[in-house]
Amino acid sequence: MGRGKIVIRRIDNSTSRQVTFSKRRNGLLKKAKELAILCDAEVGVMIFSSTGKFYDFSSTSMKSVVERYNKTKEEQNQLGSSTSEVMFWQREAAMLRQQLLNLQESHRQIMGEELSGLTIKDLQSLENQLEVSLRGVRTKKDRLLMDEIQELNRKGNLIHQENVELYEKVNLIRQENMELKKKVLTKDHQNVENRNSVLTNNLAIQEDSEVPAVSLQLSQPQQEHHETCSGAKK
Amino acid sequence: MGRGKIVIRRIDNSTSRQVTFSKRRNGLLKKAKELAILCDAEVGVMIFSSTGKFYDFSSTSMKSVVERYNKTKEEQNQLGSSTSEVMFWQREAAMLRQQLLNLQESHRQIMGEELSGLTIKDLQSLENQLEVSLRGVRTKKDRLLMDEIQELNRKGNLIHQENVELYEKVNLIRQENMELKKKVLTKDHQNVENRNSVLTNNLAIQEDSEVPAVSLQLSQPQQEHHETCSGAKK
DNA sequence: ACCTATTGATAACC
DNA sequence: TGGTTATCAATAGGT
Repeated sequence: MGRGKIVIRRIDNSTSRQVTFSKRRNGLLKKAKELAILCDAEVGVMIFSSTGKFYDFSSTSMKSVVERYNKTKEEQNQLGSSTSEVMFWQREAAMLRQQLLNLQESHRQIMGEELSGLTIKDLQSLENQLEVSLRGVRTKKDRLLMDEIQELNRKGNLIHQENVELYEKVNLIRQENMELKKKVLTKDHQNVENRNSVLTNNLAIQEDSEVPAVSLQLSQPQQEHHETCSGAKK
Repeated sequence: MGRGKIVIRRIDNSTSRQVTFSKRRNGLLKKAKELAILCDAEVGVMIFSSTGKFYDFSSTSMKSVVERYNKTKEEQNQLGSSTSEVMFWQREAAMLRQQLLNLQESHRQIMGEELSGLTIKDLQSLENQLEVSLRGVRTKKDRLLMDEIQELNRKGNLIHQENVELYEKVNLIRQENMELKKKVLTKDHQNVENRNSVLTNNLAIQEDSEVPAVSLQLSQPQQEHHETCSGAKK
């Protein structure tokens, strides 16, 4: 697969040998990866270049591959003569691996991925299961949403209550202020008749215009804070 | 590189996965061999199929490759871990158990069983996944049902055709019979003029009344037989 | 490292 | 599993 055909024989020219090595090495590793993914296989590739550099690929971990390789070689030699503890763990691992494979298969089916081997009856019960699950999930989700709405309402009411109280407090303070202002004016009038207090005037204007704004600003940040809480639960 | 492009993703259909495995495995081993020869490299390839079968290639010997690999790894970290075999299997079992637990949890969630720890967002994506799965399963089921209906129609038509032919045959035989009857009557008349043959008369009556019934009885049991077959496929 | 003509690998089908 | 063929992917040779 190139500009010309080549015979499979050691490439004499060292430069082109190195170039070919680099290209084909990548090709081999890519193919190994593809094989592992496409066919769900455990693959390990180890390559030492003629200059001694090392390259490898493994679908799981090279350690796991090598150990598995050693195990198959062992099995060929000593047919189940190893110590009982090793045997125990080997059996344990084999059992777990089998369980894992079983679960993975049914998981894939539930995810609607691998339905090729199923009959109509299988598909029907799968469909029923999915419907049950879907109902369960939707019920749970709806309940959570309702809870959240209720909680928001509760907090909203609390904040509203707080607002009302604050508004009353503001009214009280404003009245107090106005009385104080009157007294000050009276005093000013008495003591320094030709001067109006600029400071007192400004304060009074500020209070009048800010009272409604305060109640809005108090309720808004509270809601935002609550939403952040629910977001953080993720 | 085939009749169509494919994405590198686990092949769902187990048969084509196995076929692809077989072909690509050979391809990989061939390429490994070529790389070793062309570029004078030491190459080792180990492949475990998803069913656990083992395939390998090594330019020298796998033992040599693994030892060289171990040497390079030792050089990288003098931490000659994994002293005992038992340790390895214990770790293997622990890893598998963890994988199993993870999968079991997500499986339970998908089955709508254990939704307590989930947020609204989690539930939403679970719901979406279930909807996708459900659609997939239903599509597959519908396709199977349609196929079965088509097959039933095909067989029905065949049987109908057979019935028509049988009916024609019955007509032919009936005509033949009637002619024979006539001849017999003529002979009877010639030889024993004063006796009517009761037997021949009965036969003629039976044939006349049964011809339509035969065609009905033939078509009904055939269809039932087919349904029994398809039922056994499940 | 990048570019293509060409070969090689392989997906789909029997 | 093995064979065929249309296509796609890898790569040999060149810049």
